[in-house]
Amino acid sequence: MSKDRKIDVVILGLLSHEDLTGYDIKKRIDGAVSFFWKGSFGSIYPALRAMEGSGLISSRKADDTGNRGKILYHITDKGISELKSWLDEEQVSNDLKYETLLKLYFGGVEGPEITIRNIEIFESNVRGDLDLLKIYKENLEKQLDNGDHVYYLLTVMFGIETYEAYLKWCVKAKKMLKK
Amino acid sequence: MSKDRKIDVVILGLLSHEDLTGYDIKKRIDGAVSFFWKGSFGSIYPALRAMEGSGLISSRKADDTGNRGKILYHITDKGISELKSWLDEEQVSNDLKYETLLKLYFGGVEGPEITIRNIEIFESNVRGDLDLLKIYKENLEKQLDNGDHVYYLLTVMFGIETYEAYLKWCVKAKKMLKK
DNA sequence: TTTACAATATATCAAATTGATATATTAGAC
DNA sequence: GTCTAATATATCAATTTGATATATTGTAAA
Repeated sequence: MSKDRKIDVVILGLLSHEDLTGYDIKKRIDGAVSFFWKGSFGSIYPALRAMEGSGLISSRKADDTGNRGKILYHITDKGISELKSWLDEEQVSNDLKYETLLKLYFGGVEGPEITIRNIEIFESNVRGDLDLLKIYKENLEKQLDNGDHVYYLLTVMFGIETYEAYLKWCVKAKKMLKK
Repeated sequence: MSKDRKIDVVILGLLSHEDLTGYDIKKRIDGAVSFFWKGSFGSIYPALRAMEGSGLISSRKADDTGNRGKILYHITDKGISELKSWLDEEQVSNDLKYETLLKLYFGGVEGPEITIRNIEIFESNVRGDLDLLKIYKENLEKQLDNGDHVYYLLTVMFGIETYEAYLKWCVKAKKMLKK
């Protein structure tokens, strides 16, 4: 049982590239990763302590620091195998909660005007995110010599493909509701 | 402070169409709704009690029942206004967690073979879901006289559009990883 | 007819997660 | 030299999940 804590593999994955503090991990998750995963301090810090306890990661005080209690985490061999065995598992759960679609599904309670407005809010958010994704894509394509960047690029391409599908749907949906 | 409990609006939305038991609500969520929202008994039953306490819904014992403790819930006027004010709110949070993309992002730890296999697992799941969505779509199009069905249809069309984008991406992604 | 199984129905719990808040340090701007 | 934003760790109540427990009801087969 127990391997319910998904944040563990996010942390292990990030630490497999470089040593990081809890704060660094949060920043990484809030960056490009945020398009397909999220995580809060309230889950990160307890997970770091637990994983150090079970030997998946180790910690040291950052030496560039004065009085600050900055703690750098490092993945252990045990952590690497844990990460690999998660990658090898066939079972995945993609957990999607679209509040936008929930509002759409119950749109009949208010009627088409409010629903159209809600679609337009979604559309405008998607446009903004899509611009961001395209910038990420350009930057990644410039430095494909780094072996990991193909994988990063593929997640960005996934985002672009789906966000463009969202926009196509927005046009159709508004059209349907207007007649 | 409160109103963090998103399950409330799901329940209110479902009850705005018909009276339901907690078990019925779970079944509805596990049906067509599951493509964009999820909910467990552990959140539904406590929410029902809380919302009855705050007057958003009322309950009665089902009269078709013998000894069984079947409880039917009904939305109140207060519940309807609560639902409408949520629909009116501009703020939405679409919370997407794709374990598939997480595995992809960290794919460099294992290499292209495992990653391609993981994409293929995703692809096959998506194909299955897409078939289901297309059946939903056909059924809904046959009975568009029901005013709510346009909204249901739009969520299904959203699913179809995005799932087809997923499949397009799968092809591209596998091609990129194979060379 | 009865027996057995699947579906119906409510309820609860530990563990995970969120989102907010608290506290303190440090780097850089002005 | 002072002030502010960013860095950094930590904790908490509330929410949610996923699992499990318990009991009833409908129905298919024996």
